[in-house]
Parts: sequence; structure tokens; C-alpha cells
Amino acid sequence: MASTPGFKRPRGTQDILPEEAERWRRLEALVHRHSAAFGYGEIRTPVFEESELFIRTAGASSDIVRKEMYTFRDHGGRLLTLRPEGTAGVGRAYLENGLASAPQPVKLWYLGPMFRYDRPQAGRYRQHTQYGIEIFGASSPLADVEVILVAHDLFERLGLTDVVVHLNDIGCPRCRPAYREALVGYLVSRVDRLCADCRERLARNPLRIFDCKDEDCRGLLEEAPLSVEYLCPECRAHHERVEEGLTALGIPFVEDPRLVRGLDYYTRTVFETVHQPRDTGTDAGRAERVLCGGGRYDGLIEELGGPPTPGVGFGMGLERLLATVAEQGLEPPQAVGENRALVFVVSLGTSLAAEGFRLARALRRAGFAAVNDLLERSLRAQLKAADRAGARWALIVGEEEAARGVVTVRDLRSGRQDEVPTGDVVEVLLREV
RNA sequence: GUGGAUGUAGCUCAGUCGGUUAGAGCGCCAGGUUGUGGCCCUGGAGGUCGCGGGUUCGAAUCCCGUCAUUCACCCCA
Repeated sequence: MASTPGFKRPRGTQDILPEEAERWRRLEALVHRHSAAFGYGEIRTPVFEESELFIRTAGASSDIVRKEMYTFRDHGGRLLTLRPEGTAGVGRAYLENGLASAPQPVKLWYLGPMFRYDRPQAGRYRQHTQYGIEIFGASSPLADVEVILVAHDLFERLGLTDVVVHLNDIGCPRCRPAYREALVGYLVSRVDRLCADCRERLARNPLRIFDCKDEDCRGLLEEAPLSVEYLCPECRAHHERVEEGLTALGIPFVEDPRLVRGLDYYTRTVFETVHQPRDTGTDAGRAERVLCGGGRYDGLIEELGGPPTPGVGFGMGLERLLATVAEQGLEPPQAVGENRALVFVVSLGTSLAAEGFRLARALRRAGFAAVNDLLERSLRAQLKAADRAGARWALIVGEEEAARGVVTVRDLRSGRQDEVPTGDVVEVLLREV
């Protein structure tokens, strides 16, 4: 990264240049259409909230709260935090705007930047973009199924295959204590075989031990009690119906009894959608990518001071999604009506520059993309610029044309050109496009 | 927060054992063609060698620190 200028972008952030920005625009447009097609409404909430909101919902013991929040005090002394995830703010907005009294379920989607003070790595940034959906007011497993379906079908629309859902159920406040006790009981008697990290987890958040990559810990966990074995009858039935739903819809999933989530507000269903390339050939070292993570959070709204309200949703990392799409040689689909042929208006000499602007304006009003020369360059240089810009036509206005009230229309693909009366140019091009 | 690798032109990279004006390809600009793009030819612009310090007669090159990128952890999207 050469750095002639004195300023550099902050660590873990990105500049998105025009070519890449176009891919973003297409993906965002697709997300918009896709969400609407499922009947979700867009919600836009602030990028910062009271710090307490995140502490309360994510949990004081979560990594997000312990070390990843961008927190600051404003001039009024308020303690604020750049949002590290989307659900808390949406839940807050749901309550604050009386959506609890709207017809249920309330289905919302959002897209925007999230901030976490992480160490940057492949597919991980301090500012990243998340697309997420939330369903409030639906306790049925059908809602869980739809949430997973929305993600699955988005991947399908992008042409991504090799995507599989990892599914688990971590129970509810009624059955989790018993499970937690069983797990801790199992591990406490074997604490000497746990790695240092896991000993700490044991006290703070024992479920997280399932995330450990240490071989000894993993071996120990082979025999450990699993949350699905301790589900109460209601949770068990819920879990089974989610699986039935996925099966009925042909959504590939695997039971992953060791999948846990980092945030305290999850109940019952937790899932991750993972992309794992089929060819294990060359870059086998590349870790599988978690594109989407989510689950059910029936306690969230109550935690925020609202009425008991079930919720399910997911968050999806768009940087990762875009990177995965690119790796697979795919492009986000173009939106209809997006592509307008580009016309380059060549004007020769200072006296005709205004005519160049006028022609370009007329073309834009007719729906073309049109640019005109701003450097007063030679004909040769302007045509070269037109070529590089990928223009379909060059319109040439020089002394000779101006004197006769015509413009030269050059087709840059074939090299053929004709003179057309100035007033007819737009019509002629419209016929050809 | 931990460990490894890497920082030379806009981009991808050479640069020998420490040696004098730091190079190539691509890209950019101009000319060859005073009104015709792509191909070709010629020329040109563009560099605090990431930054700071140290060793040395002399540092892109060696040492230390720092920042950034990247890979693996922690964790997550």
C-alpha cells in the first residue's frame, strides 16, 4: 500500500472504487427486491445507539461488549456506541415506534454498516456491511423456516451452490439451566484436560467451549452432553418442526449440535449458513466461510422493557458474500433498465464546447448516459477517451458539422459513421439501441 | 489481545555480497495522423524504497521500533 498522501484509511476499513461500487449497488438492489418479494419492509435505524442497549442485549460477557465496541461520549455526556450488529437497534425501534401494536408478525429488513473493533482478517473488517431480517411476533417454527429460506433463496438467486445450513437448538430459559448444569458438571471433573482459554470460558460462558479448536478440548467434547439432549418437550417439538420445514423445502442442512452463538439473546434455534467450495483441491487452506448467522431470540424485546415478544432473524456479511460470489466467477445480477448505452460527445475547439454540453443534455433526457470532453482535447485524444470509456457511439461536432447543422455519428463498434441533422440525433440513436 | 509472512511508480513486480543517476511490464499523457478510437512505433510524466530511529565512509538492502496489509488464533458477518 503506497502512501504518498499523509492520510490513510483507518485500519479495517475500505475504499470502494467505481468498478467495485457497481457490484455493491447490484447486490444491494437485489437484496431490496428479494426482501420485498417476501413481504419484508425496510427499516433504517441510527448507526449509533446508547451503549447500554448493546450491553443489555448482547450480554456483558460477550466478546462484542467486552472488547469490540466503538464507544464514545458525546458533547452532552451521553455514552454512545457505533452499532456492532443490527438486531438490538431494530428491536429498540420496534418498541419505540409502537410496532408491537401493528398487525403481527412484523417483518423487517435492514442493510448498513456495522462496527467492531476486531483484528482485521480475510472477510473481516472493522466497518462491515450487514444485511439482516427480523420477524417479530411469530413464535411458530414456520418463522424460523422462512428466515432460513430467505437467506437460502438469496444465495440461489446469486448462483451460489455449495451452501449448507448448520443448525442447532440451544433451548429456552426453562430447559437451558439444566443443560448448563450438566455440561459444567461434566467439564468440571475434567478441568485439568481443558486448555487455558476454556477454563476461563467454563466460568464465564461454558457453552462457548464448543467453539474451541484445541484438540484435547475437542476430544473431551465428543462425549460432552449436548443441548439437544436436554430440550424441554416444547423446544424439542419446535426443533423438529424446523427441520421438517427445511426438509420439505429441500434446503440442505446439517445438524450441528456443537454450534453455539456469541450473543446472550439467542433462544432455541441457532444457525449459520456456510459456503464450502466443493473442490478441495488447490486452496484447501481457505477456511469455510460463514456467510450468514442467526436464530431465535424470544427474550430480546422483553429484555428491552417490552411485552413478551418472540423474534427470529439473521445477519449476513455482504463483504464476505461479495467475495464469495467473485471467487465463484459470478456477478450480482444486473437490475432491469440499468444499462444505458454510453455516448461520448466530441466537440472540437473552444467555441463548440457549449454545443457539446447541449447535445449531451439532450441525450440524457432521452435516457442515454452521455459524457462530453472537459479537457479541450484533440479529436484523436477524444476518440481514444471514448474508446476507453466503453462508449457505444461518438458524436463529433466540429467546424464543418456546425456550419452545416449536422453531427457526425460514429459507431465505435463497427467504425461506420454518418452525418445526421443535429435535431435528429437523439431519435436516430434511439432507433439503433 | 496472540503468533507468522509481507511493505520498492497508479497496478503487478525485479533490484546480486551494503556501493554512487532505483528498474521492467502494464496503465497514464503526448506525438507519429494540423478531423478519426482499438493495433503498432517514439517520447514523456510519475518514487519521502510504508514511517521513525540505529549501525556504517556509504542503507531499498543489516538491526530495533512503529504503522499497514495478509494468514492463522480469539471471536464473528
